[in-house]
Amino acid sequence: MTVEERIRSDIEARVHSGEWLPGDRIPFEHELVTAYGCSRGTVSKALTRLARAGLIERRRKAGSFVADPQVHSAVLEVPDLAAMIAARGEAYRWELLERQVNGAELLVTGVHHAAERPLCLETRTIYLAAVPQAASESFTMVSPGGWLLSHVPWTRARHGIRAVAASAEQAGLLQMSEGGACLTIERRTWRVDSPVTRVEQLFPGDRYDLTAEFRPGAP
Amino acid sequence: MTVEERIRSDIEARVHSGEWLPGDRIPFEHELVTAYGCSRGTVSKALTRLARAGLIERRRKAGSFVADPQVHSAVLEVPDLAAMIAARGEAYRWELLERQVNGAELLVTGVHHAAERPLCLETRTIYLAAVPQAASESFTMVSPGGWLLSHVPWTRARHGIRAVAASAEQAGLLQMSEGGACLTIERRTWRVDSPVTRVEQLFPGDRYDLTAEFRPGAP
DNA sequence: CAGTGGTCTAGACCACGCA
DNA sequence: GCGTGGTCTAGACCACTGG
Repeated sequence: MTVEERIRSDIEARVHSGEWLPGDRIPFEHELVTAYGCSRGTVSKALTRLARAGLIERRRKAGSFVADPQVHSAVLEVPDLAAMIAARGEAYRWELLERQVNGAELLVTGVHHAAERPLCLETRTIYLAAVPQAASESFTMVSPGGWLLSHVPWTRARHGIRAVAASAEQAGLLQMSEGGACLTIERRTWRVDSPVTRVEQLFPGDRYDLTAEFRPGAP
Repeated sequence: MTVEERIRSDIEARVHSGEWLPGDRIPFEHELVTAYGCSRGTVSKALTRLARAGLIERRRKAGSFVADPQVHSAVLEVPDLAAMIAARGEAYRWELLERQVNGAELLVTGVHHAAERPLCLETRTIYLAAVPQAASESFTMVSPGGWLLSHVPWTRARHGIRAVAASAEQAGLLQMSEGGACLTIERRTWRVDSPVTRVEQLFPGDRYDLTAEFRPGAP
């Protein structure tokens, strides 16, 4: 185990055990340098990674602190937002903004609301070759995600997750400030080899963040 | 913009534009050192971060390469595996392995099967303080995830995603080889401030792309 | 076995923000 | 002001692995 890993796992252990609570200050970098007998670069790398993972928060002059638990949202990963918002005990509403057929593609745009606040701007393409029955759905009352989930089995999905700045139009729809950070999830779904749907979901970053940490190869 | 950020964004741009395709080798560290006129530490930090993000793959002696797009299964992210497997048209089965009450905690272990193959080993703690009615559920027929989703509203969830090696016991339950790479998802859920459940789901790494196996006429 | 990435060192300068 | 974290440098040794 490398020095950096030891530093990280020691701090993680103290936080997860509750020995260090949210808001507590953890040792300064130079104190960890002394404690582990390593260079500041190594301590810095360890703390930087913990901060990026959301476990700690770093403030100049003040030090590093155990972060408050983030409001991570499992909602972001779930195809059917309606079901998940309902499971949270919040009122769910789907607002259709646009629906148009473009050749073999059905384009649907709308906003998912939770507790009467816009939660997610969705831009979706449904490929009518794979889902012809979608052409007769208005999607005024039911969101395309929920409808697809119950009508079309899929065999393959691919995700992309990015952070982007909200455009003026997007910001207006999500009741947030223009240029504000958004989390966007792109999901493409196939049935066998024919594309079923492609959706881009845009979430206001100040209320929802997805900081699941991928640690390839970590113990 | 820092030097490290410039290096990262330049590489990201080349990959996303298609100029560098999956499998292509990107410049060696020492070449980037020359190109950006910075130290190797800075280049290394940038590449390390890109590798952790999954954009590139680094191999000793060979260099760094644009990674193949990861095919994440949406299934892995979803609280209710049963619903998602069913939506894929696969037979779903929950197999309860263990159920025991430990003070105020109910511990449940079991395996999710899809098409009669083990897909996911689940180890769950349900906190009876928040969910007392769980004490009278046997979880022999219904998986705790599905039951909780329909019985307990949650307000906060936190995810951790890691790659781990399967222990002998885990490997046996998942019908894979010991030490094989697994994807593990840890999800903790709260209702307001009281913990509702904590679950660890372990997926065989060679099956996390399992969507491919469900393609009937796969090439 | 030569060259790569993995890790680490012991410095340095800077910007920020609390005192 | 002054100590913190943010970033960077110019080295170093090592383990691994492809040629």
